[in-house]
This record gives sequence, structure tokens and C-alpha cells, in this order.
Amino acid sequence: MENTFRVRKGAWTEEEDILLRLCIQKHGEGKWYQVPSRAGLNRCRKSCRLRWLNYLNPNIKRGGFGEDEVDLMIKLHKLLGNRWSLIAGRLPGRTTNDVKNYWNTHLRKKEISRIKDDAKEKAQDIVKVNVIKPRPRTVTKKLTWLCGKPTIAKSFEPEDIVSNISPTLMLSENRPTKRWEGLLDHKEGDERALCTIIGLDEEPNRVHWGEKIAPETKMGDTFDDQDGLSCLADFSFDMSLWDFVNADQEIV
DNA sequence: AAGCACAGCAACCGCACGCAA
DNA sequence: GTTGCGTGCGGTTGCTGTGCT
Repeated sequence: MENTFRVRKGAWTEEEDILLRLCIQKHGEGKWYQVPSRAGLNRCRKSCRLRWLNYLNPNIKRGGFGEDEVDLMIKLHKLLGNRWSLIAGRLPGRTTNDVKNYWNTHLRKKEISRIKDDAKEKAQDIVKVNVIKPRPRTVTKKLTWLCGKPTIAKSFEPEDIVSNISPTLMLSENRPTKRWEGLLDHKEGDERALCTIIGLDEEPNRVHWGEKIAPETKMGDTFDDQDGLSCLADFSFDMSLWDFVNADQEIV
């Protein structure tokens, strides 16, 4: 049977853009499954969403990436890997696609050659470096640390992962590396950020906030399912995180 | 001017996740 | 516990512009 209603693919026309923009202005973002019919567009909902998020959204910053943005991107990538949405979340006005494209076209080659160079250097010149590292810990994926206390989390949003570390880390300084100072500050009463980041490398599966665990619980403790916490995915530190931190220590 | 190679970017595709029924 | 739906993410593709020969 002939399909008379095939969805359009490929580049968007100005007319389609206008229709989509009007639709979003009228009904707001979300409910993408309704957008094609509301807007009168012969496009699939995914295509509409993507067009809005990557191109039509007025919050999108156009133009090339600044030095500061690139620096932040590199550091975030070192920390987060290819989690473009998280990286983009820390770069105001930049979309996931922007970040991914920029990385793939501008930075990937540089990064690869840098890694190769590092490997060569390390092979030639093995120097003992005394690096202070916190002990690996065994905690659960569903836990985070708040004021020195393990806390079962609720409604954890990925965007919070970095923003909650410290408000001063991400935005202020003129020197880009400074943003990352304190990332692993391991102070009494300020352990939440550290653990949150650790969890990140383990695919945090939505951490939950709010329900407190017994106050005597300590770092390194594990929990069992008897409490109904169902948490016991032990994990240890990802070494890449330490590479990241070490790199910064060298710079500072 | 024409042909080619490459880079940059927009868009598509497949998959995974959360949630409700 | 299972299924279906809606949504978001990351990898990949393919078109277009630009520079070089």
C-alpha cells in the first residue's frame, strides 16, 4: 500500500522554522508528540525537538567558542567523558550538539595527540611524584554526602552534579584552572561534592535526596538491603578523575 | 574555472531511561 | 513484573562551504 503521509526529512526550511517557533511560543516546550500536529508540520516529533533545541531556541549562543569555554569544555570532558549534555549544561547557551561537534572537529585530534605525547613522555621519563590522594571509598550509588553524612538522595538532576560542587568553582575566576580548585577539597563537612562526582563516573542512576541514613554511618561503610535502601553497588574511584586532578595540580 | 579534499555543522538513528497503566 | 509511551542522549551520517591544486 502506498504511504501518502511520509514525514519529511533533511534540512529545515524557513517556513517550517516559523511554524515550529510559533507553536512553541503558543504552547511552550515539551509534549513533543503533539508538536507536529499542532504546528502543522510534516516532521517527526524527534526532528521538531532537535530543531528547537539545537537551532531555534532563543537561548542558544551563536558564534565561535571562547577560550574560556574551550578550556572549560576540555576539563569537563576529562572529568565526564562523552557526556555532552552534562558538559553543555555547564556552558551557558551552548547545546549538546554544539559541544559534541566542536569537540569532534576541533579538540579530539588535539586531545589524541596530547595523550600520545603524554604516553611517550611517561615512557621515557618515569619520575616518582608524590601525589596526595584521598582513599578510595566504598559507598553506594544511591548515596551522596551532605555535611559529612551519607544521605539517600532524591530527584537528583544531572545538571546539579557540577553546579552543586561549589558555586565559586564554575564561574568566577579569570584563570580557568581556578574553577576546578577545590573540586576534591576533602574537608570535614564538605564531602557531598566529592562523592557526587565519584558517583557520576558510575552512572549515578538518579540519586535521591533527603532520606537520612543513621548518623553513625561513616565514609567507607556499605549498606545492605535490609533497610529497604537497595543500594549496594560498591564502587571505587575512577583513575581518570585523578589524572584530571593531577593535571590541574601541575598547572597551579 | 573545474575538480577534489577536507572541515564544519545540522540532522538522523538507535538505544536507554523514567513513568504510568 | 511487564508493556507501551514519551523523552533525552550519544554516535554517526551526509550536506554544504571553503581552500587548495
